Amino acid sequence: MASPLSTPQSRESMLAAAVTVLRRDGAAGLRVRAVAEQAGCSTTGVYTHFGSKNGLVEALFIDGFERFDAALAEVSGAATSLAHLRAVGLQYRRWAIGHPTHYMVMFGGSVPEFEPGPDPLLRALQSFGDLTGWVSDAMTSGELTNDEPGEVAYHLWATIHGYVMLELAAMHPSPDLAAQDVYRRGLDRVISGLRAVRPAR
Amino acid sequence: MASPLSTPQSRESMLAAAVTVLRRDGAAGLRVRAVAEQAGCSTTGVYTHFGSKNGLVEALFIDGFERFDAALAEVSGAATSLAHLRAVGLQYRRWAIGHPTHYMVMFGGSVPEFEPGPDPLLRALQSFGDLTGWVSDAMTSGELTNDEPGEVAYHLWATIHGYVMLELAAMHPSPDLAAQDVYRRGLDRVISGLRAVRPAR
DNA sequence: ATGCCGGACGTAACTTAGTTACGACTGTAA
DNA sequence: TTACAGTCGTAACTAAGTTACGTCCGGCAT
Repeated sequence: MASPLSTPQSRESMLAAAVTVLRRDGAAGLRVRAVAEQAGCSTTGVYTHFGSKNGLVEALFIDGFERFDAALAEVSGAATSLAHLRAVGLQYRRWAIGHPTHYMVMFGGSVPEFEPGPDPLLRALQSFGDLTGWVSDAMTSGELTNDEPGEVAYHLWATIHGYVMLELAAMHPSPDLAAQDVYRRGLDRVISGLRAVRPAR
Repeated sequence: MASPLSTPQSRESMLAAAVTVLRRDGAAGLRVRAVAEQAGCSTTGVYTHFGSKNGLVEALFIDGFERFDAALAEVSGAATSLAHLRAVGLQYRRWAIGHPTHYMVMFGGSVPEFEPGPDPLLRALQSFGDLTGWVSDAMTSGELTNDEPGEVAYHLWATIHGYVMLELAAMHPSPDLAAQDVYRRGLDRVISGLRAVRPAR
């Protein structure tokens, strides 16, 4: 042919195309053909770089955690460790609600047949490690009750994640307008619960 | 033909077949053809009763909440309202972990393109209403801090749901064996946080 | 310089799975 | 008895993940 078949597609540009499609059409619209078209190549191009749709989703999974970490790392300027933790909690929801399709790929099993392999899962838990550090700081400063930081961080994560997932599943008893306020108060509840001295059971 | 084409399939028996397939093959294996084969009819049988795969999943969604409610309603014999609430929390996880595929259909968006309509969502929130009642009881008895019961119930639900979803997503930093213990302590944490008097912010 | 080789890519086809057009059968009611 | 409504099967249509196969390109040894 006269013209080159196409410009060589880097893995990154193809991943960017996948992100575009995911944002535009959601997890259900994330088709190999759509990604290929967005990237300006044919379907086999996707397969040479990612092996399968699963590989593509795995790349989106990891990419999501990197963007997510970056968003949480943007939080700064809080006066205390606890205030920082609270600000991170607010930023968490902001990112998740702002990127619902990406969040659901990361946490929700929204792509059929997709299950992250061990490496992507480790990447996910790495984000959790940052949270543990911030919890640890708040314990050191005496703002949170001394306890096993990993388990307390997991408790915080689970609570926040639960709020976000219920909201993304549209399971909200009150009007949507109030979701942010309900979340804010929930964040206060879980944090203050960790400040109080827990009864000996 | 000599024999009748097939025995008439009731909607219920077909739903039961769908539950069997969902349990056996997971959400990804929930194919109209598989359900039809399990029910002993052809694919069109599914369509006459459910209209579409979406209708079938919607039926599974509602069916899940009914089973789920029944499981929670089995909890009894607790000495106090708070003990009952805690027992319900344990039963919640037991059911979810015991029926992960069904739970994910109800909450996780595990079936592509499926979004519950208004009616199924109302059915889901009905389960939430029971929880609100139990929380209310524990406030009346003075075991939980007086507060808006709906919002406190939502907080409990979100926390529990978050733990369960993280576990179902295999996002657990510690070995699986400990998941139940971590959950138990998490339940203690959230409940005791609701017992303590929260600082005025 | 020339020919070989591996990676990247496109075309076209294969396969699976949701869906539907069409016709046949059953039981009920007028 | 006949018309009708509901149920069901056969076979086909369509969308989407995947792959067989051939081509092109750039680097490298001879």
